[in-house]
Parts: sequence; structure tokens; C-alpha cells
Amino acid sequence: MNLKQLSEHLKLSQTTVSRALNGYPEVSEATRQRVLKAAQDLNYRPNTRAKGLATGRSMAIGHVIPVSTQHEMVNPVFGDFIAGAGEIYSREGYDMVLSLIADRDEASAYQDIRSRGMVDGIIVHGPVINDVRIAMLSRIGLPFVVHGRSTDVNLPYSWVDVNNRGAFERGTQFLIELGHRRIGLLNGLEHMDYAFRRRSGYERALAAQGLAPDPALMRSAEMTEIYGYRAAREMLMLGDAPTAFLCSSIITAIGVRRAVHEAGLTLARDVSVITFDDELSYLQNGDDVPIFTALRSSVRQAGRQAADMLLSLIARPKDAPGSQLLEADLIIGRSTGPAPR
Amino acid sequence: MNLKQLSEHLKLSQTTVSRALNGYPEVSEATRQRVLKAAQDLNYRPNTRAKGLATGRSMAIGHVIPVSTQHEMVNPVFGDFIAGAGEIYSREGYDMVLSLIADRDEASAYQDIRSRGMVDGIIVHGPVINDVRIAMLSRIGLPFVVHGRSTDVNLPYSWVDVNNRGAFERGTQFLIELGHRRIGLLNGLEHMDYAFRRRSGYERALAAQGLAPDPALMRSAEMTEIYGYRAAREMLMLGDAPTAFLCSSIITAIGVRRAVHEAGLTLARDVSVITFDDELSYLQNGDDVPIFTALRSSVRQAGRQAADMLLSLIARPKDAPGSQLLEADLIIGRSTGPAPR
DNA sequence: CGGGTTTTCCAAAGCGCTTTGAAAGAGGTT
DNA sequence: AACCTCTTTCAAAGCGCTTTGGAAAACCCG
Repeated sequence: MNLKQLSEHLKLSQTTVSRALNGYPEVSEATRQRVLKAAQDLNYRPNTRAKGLATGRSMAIGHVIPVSTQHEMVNPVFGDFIAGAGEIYSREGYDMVLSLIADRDEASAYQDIRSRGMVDGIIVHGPVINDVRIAMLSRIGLPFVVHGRSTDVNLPYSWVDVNNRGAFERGTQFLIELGHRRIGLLNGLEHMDYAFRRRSGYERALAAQGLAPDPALMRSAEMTEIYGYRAAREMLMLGDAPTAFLCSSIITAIGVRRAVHEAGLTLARDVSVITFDDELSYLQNGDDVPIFTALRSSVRQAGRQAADMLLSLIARPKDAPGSQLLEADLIIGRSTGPAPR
Repeated sequence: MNLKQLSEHLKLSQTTVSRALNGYPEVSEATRQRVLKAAQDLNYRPNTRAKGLATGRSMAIGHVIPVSTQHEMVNPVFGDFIAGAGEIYSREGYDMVLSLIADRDEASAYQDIRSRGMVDGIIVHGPVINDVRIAMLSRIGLPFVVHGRSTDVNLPYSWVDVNNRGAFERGTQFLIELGHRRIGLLNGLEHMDYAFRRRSGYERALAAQGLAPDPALMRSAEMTEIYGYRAAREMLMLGDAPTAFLCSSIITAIGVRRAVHEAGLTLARDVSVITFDDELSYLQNGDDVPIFTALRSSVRQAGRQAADMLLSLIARPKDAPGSQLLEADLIIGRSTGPAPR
């Protein structure tokens, strides 16, 4: 069933039917109702491609996931982010298209996306420090919103990010106030912008108390469970082992917990752990009392806000880029306590 | 840059340029090279929508994620599945479009997808027992592959699934052979087909040894960490507590481990745990020696196979539906041991 | 060199929609 | 009744590509 058939069936022109369907005023209410009814009955849906061709808009948003060739991990945060974004898209009638692109041919990939015209805008995931994609996309002129930010990029661009530096500064400071002096940092990959910021927050808090960061207590890797486990185990075997850990992900924190238990130690009493908590739906951090003391910020909410921002950017391309800095809450759970003596 | 401009620039007709670009034989090698070179230099990319309109194919695959209104969780398995499928798609030049659809308007949603013509085929996620979507899609005539199967659906359809029943039967049997008699089942939601099959495998193994399933030891819920924790904690407080658990997800198993530790017990020695392991990239089950004894099957691989199957179904729609049953390996880790006496 | 074959290229139609510019119809005014 | 103004409807062009049905050019061979 297409427009032509529908209009023939109604004995109206395609123009009128199209207008009736799209809510234009120059069609009488009576015929509009008649058209709507027929469309409903005959199960008519306009063809997306044809509509896109005619209007120049595709009603779809692209999400570009960089798939690193060496670390071919899917960021666990991703699922919840797009769930959030998807809520907004479906409300506004947008589709979501995913492009997994290998990092080596990113350069052409964005050009491609632009000229192939599949999407009206894109969300950029996983920005690194000084991310070239931002300049590239600005030049290309495709509306985009970055989930995160990119240090050293001085162009204006739209982003939604959590205050990573502030959060880790606060977490570190909280541990210091509990008397901890040796604090392990189990960070994500530090070429990623968020991880870079987290480390700088950690270092700032240490510096504020006159503590020197110890490279032996600072790790950076993909945030898997096993990374948390290994790093914590190794650090706990040091002569001057840390009494606390700051983790970039609840998954890593779970690995830390495993190492702590295996070493015969008890969380909070012997070793404190604070983790960043993205509020992943399948890894809730406890219910009434959180398992881990955490810096909490909902990635699903970030998805919603990024989507919202992108859609309004598409609606009003002349607007100045917006930005949104989300604060992470420090929530006290059962994994922190005063430093042992 | 569009075809018209490119052809004018080359002083050729659009036809010839199009043919040269798409590898048709009726164009001389010399002009083909010339066209290819110009396209490259001028950064020409055919417009997807226009191409789709003209060819009737959209070169995109839809993934429909049912977003339950009450349990609005994103299945953690999803990320790795699409990573696998995405590999195939990008190799074959397909895009991936995600539709999160609320379960209440599923009926119309598939019709929509079909008539809006955004995709050439779809992957159906999360089939339940007697899933109505299968009949619906068959009727609509849109190629599809189900990730999983649906008990009680008697139509032929294409699917890729892991042998859930066999896996859980084997896991249960393994525990029984270790001397366990009270075995807790921490299953996923049992209206989901995979969970239903897992339970039936569990029950079958019990029955084979003349053991009666005890409803007090069987739970069914969304596979979160906290669910594993709570369920295990409660069962461990029973008068005749289970000495082993069978978990549907490594995430749930992590919750069980937490409950076991909290109860002052030791994994393998006091309580055994076997889990299904989808080989999630951020939750590797150990490295050399697995943490958990597990039934392992890569969901990423399943994604690849489902994508492959769908693409060939699209290429040859007349083919009979195919199917692929993946076997899960039983791998021995550090979470199982002989039943304590 | 003329006729047939093959190669190379092209004009135009069509995919399903929106939208412009214009015409027809209805209603009101003098 | 003639004129004007809204309202309602329409025919046709256009979005960027593919593809059909030919035509022109090149080639081959007796």
C-alpha cells in the first residue's frame, strides 16, 4: 500500500492525501478525517526512504561506536546509554542506526555517513583526548553531540558529560578524610578523555593534601572484572599496600572485591573501595544500602539528555552548541571505612 | 556531490557512471577506471536513500529490542551480540538499525518496519514461549532470524540458539555426580524461552537421578547481581540449604558469590556454583583457570552466525529456513567441588 | 567495403514521497 | 449577476539513484 494506491482508493490526489496525513492546514477537517481513517484501515505507512529523499531528512540518528582493533570490547555502558537515548528517539519518531567502525578507517567513515545521508545527526561515543573526530564533524557540517568531552579540542561543540574530575577528586578526598594515605587508582584506558579527567581529579585531591601520587598504585586498562582483580591482587602484595581503591567501574570494583576476599581481607574494615557507578541496569549497586560507596551518575539519563540535545540541534542548526555537565553523587555504601592502623 | 554532478564532471551519462561504479560489465575497463578515480577524488558516495528507493533494498538490518514496560532492563548480552553481528554487516556493507519497541505495541511495530521499508530483514531478540512475533513476521514476509527459539511455535523459521536444555542438564548432572543433592536454580525470567529450556534441562537431570525438584530452590527473575545475591542468601538460610547453585548468568553468579562470602562460606568447598557464561567481553570468566565452572558459549559468535544466516536468507529468500544449534562447553573452574557432608 | 556482431554509451522512466504553483469551487459583497 | 476572496483540491516537478530499451560506435570478416 503506497500513497498512490491510497489516493486512488480515496479518489483524491496524492497531494491532498499527503497533506492530510502530515497535518497541513490547507485541507478540510472532513477530508482529513476521511483520509486518516482510510490510512488506518488500509494499514498505510509512508515509505521511509521515499520520504527521506523528498524531505532531505532521514529521521534517524547515527551512533558511531569505535571498535578498536586490539581491544575489541563492547563498552558495557553502551547498552544503557542507548536505552536512554532510544526513549527520546522513539518518542520523537526517530530511528537509531548503529555503525561499528574500526578505528583505522574512522576518517572516511564520517564522510561516508554524511554523504550517504542515512542519518540527520550523530552521537559520538568514547571521545579521546584531542579527538580528531570533532574537528572532522564540524567541518563536514553534520549535527553531532559528544557523549563525553575532549580535552585540548578548542572548537565549540555540543556535549553531555559527567563531571569526572570533580567526582574523582571528591572520592579521593573522601578516602583521605577517612585516614587513607595509600590509595590505588584503577582507571580506564587513559587515552580516553574521561579516564584522563578522572586521574587528574585523583591527583588533584592527593596534591591538595600534600600527598605524592605513586605510579605503583596507578593502573589504567579496560575496565573488566579481571583487570580489577589482578591489579588489586598485585597491589595488595606490595610492601606498603594501599588501604583503599578508587575504581572507574563497578565491574572493576567487583574484581577488586574478589581479590580482597581472596587475600583474606574484609571490605571496609581492611580495605576500602570507592567506585564510579553508571547505574547499569543489571549491575545495580545494592538496593537499600549500596554495596560499594560510589560516585553515581546514571548513564541512561546521559543518553536521554544527549538525544534531546541532538534533536534540538537538528531542529535549529543555527543554535550555538550546548553542553551539559552532570554531577555524580557520592553515595555511601558498605565498602568504605576508616583506614586501618 | 551527487551522481549527476559526477557524471557531468566526467562528461558521461549517469547511466554509465552508475554502471561503472556498480561493476556492471557493459562499460569498458578504461572508463571504469576513470570513473572510479574521479569518484575517489571527489569523495563521491551514493545517497543511501535514493539507492534504496531505486533498488528496493535498503542495505540495513533491523534489530528489534523489546523494551518491557515493567522490566526496563537492557540485556547485558545484547552488546556483545550486536558486536558479533556488526562484524558481518560491515563486511557486507549493511547498516544496523535498532528499534526499541515497547512490548505493548509490538503488533503494529513489525508491520510498520515492513511497510516503512527501512530494513531488508530483522533479527528478533528475546523470544518467549509461543512467541506471536514469529507468526506475524512470517505472514508479513520480511526475512528474519530469531536469536533463540520459541517453544510451541510450529511454523518453520530461521534461528540461532544455544542448546540451553542440554547445557543445564549437563551442568546439573555434573553437580549431582559431585554428590550434590540440593541444587538451587537461579534462572532468568521463565516466560523467556531460553529460561524455560534451561529449567527443563535442570529438571530432566534431577529426574534422571530420581531427585524431585524443590520449588523452594528454584527462582526466576531478571539476571541481575542483586537477584543472585538475594536468592542465594535466602536459600542458604534454609534449614536444608542447597550445597550448589546453577546460575543463568555470570552476573547472577557474582551475586551468589557475594552471598556465599557474606555467609562465611567458601566457594567450591562449602558451596558449588555453575553458571552459564556468554563470554561477555567485560566479564571474562578468569583467564587461565576460570573463576566459575561454567557452561560456555560465545554470544558474540551467535551474533555472527545469526547475521550470516539472515544475509543469506535475504540473498535467497526462497531458501528453506535454516537453524543452528550451538553447544555450550562445560568448563571446569574454581567454583565447584564435591558436596560437603 | 558493406553487413553483421559486439562493445560502449545514453535518454528516459520509475522508485514513493513532498511541495510548488495554479485551478476549481464555495461563499460573500455590491 | 458579476466580482472578489477564501478554501479546497490537483497536476507536475523534483529528491538521487537504478535500469530498460535503444542507438551509436567500433570491430570483424568475407
